[in-house]
Amino acid sequence: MTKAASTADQRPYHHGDLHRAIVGAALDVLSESQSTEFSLRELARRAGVSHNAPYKHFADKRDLLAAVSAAGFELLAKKMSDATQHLDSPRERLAAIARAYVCGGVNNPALYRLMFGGYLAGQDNGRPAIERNAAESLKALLVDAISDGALGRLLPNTVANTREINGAILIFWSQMHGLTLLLVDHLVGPSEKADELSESVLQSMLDGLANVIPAIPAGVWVGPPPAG
Amino acid sequence: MTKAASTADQRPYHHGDLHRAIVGAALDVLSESQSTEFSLRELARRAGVSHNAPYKHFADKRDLLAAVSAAGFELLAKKMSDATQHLDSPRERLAAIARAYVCGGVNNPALYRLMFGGYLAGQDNGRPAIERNAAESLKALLVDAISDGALGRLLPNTVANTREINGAILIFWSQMHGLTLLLVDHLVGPSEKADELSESVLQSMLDGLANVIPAIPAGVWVGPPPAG
DNA sequence: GCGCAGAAGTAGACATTGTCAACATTGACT
DNA sequence: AGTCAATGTTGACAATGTCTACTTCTGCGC
Repeated sequence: MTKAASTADQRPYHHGDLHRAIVGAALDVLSESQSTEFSLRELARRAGVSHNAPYKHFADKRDLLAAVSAAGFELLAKKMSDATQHLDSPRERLAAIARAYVCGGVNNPALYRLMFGGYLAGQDNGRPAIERNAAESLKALLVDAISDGALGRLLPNTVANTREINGAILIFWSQMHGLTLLLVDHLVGPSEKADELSESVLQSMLDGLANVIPAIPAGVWVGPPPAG
Repeated sequence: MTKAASTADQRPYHHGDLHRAIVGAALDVLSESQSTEFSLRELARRAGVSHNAPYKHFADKRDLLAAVSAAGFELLAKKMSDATQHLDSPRERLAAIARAYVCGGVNNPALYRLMFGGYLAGQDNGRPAIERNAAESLKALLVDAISDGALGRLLPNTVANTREINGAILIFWSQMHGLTLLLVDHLVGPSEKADELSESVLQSMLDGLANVIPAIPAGVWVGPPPAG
């Protein structure tokens, strides 16, 4: 059957955009099964290609997972930026970020775990650049909101303020991250109240931070690790 | 070779305590490889036993992983209770708990991820009882410290105070949990400063909580999910 | 137009893994 | 001694990640 299978609907030899298709399939499977333990072959099947085709686009399963994780980061970053776009109040923006972060995790735990669960957290190669970028843009949103006064007073994004801003971000981020994962793991719940919870936790955090921004130790970085 | 292999040093047919041996081997492999993707067969090899022997003690790989996770929880609970044992000041106890929690995670990320990364977070069966118990005893330590005045004022563990106490615990726990995982995933660092960081974050959290304890929404549970 | 290099996809093979079923060995209780 | 259940062993099977060799197409220079 070299060229005449049946009709014109037969799949062409070349897929067109297998890379995207595979990542998409992976996102689907991840959402459905909520497990990182799907097989490359399954994705290939879903994309309607042979079990080895993905290897033309990804070196490893690890590589594929990294791409999926990156896609997840981009999704999250977009969701957060969309949520803050039309909000003026820095406080509102911060709340929106928190909601997006927490709900994003609760709605797709497996993806979230893949993203943050450091499938390749080993320091041998570090996270792929896309992940770092998404994390950076996440951080940038926070910096904006905070410097604009989300903590109750303006905190311009200057060198003199870096430690303070980083301290605030550290508090905020780890608080939301922790809340998300506790919800995801059912150690706090019910997860339907995710946004209520994030709001109330944020509230108390802001009230607290308004009084005392932690002095984080020198040499601490917040966000993707510095180069090197 | 029914009974005379060489000398008396030959391994007896029955291992004696394979269950423990397998879990121990798993903990070892987990610490060494920092990956949850080891094989049952590898554990059997390490224990010097045939590849199927573990199935007499664990139904699945899942089951084995659950046992390992439970062991991790017990380890953590013990570490925390040891750390707080000889401390009078509730503030000190809280700090010790925070340190133990964060450092425990940083020192063995893979185990921590297994424990909290919900290998079996699906609501089909829930976490095994041992895990729930460990989480409970963790929570109990927090309740003690808080009711003893870790937040700057006594907060007796009465029904009237439950919501407030739960709110404080939620803040504390998610904060520490998030900090730990950000450290583990290298989104904050360096991890050598884990205890400094936990101390400074705790400090600001306490200062904040002293002012405002969040009003968590009604119906929210903190800790292992209520029965049902 | 055309032919060719290389990208994209396929087919087959291999070691490893989780798991099942059938069999062997052993200690404990009667 | 004799039986039984617990514990271990061996062998088999399908699925998976990944390697190598082969095929089919696409784009590019001529």
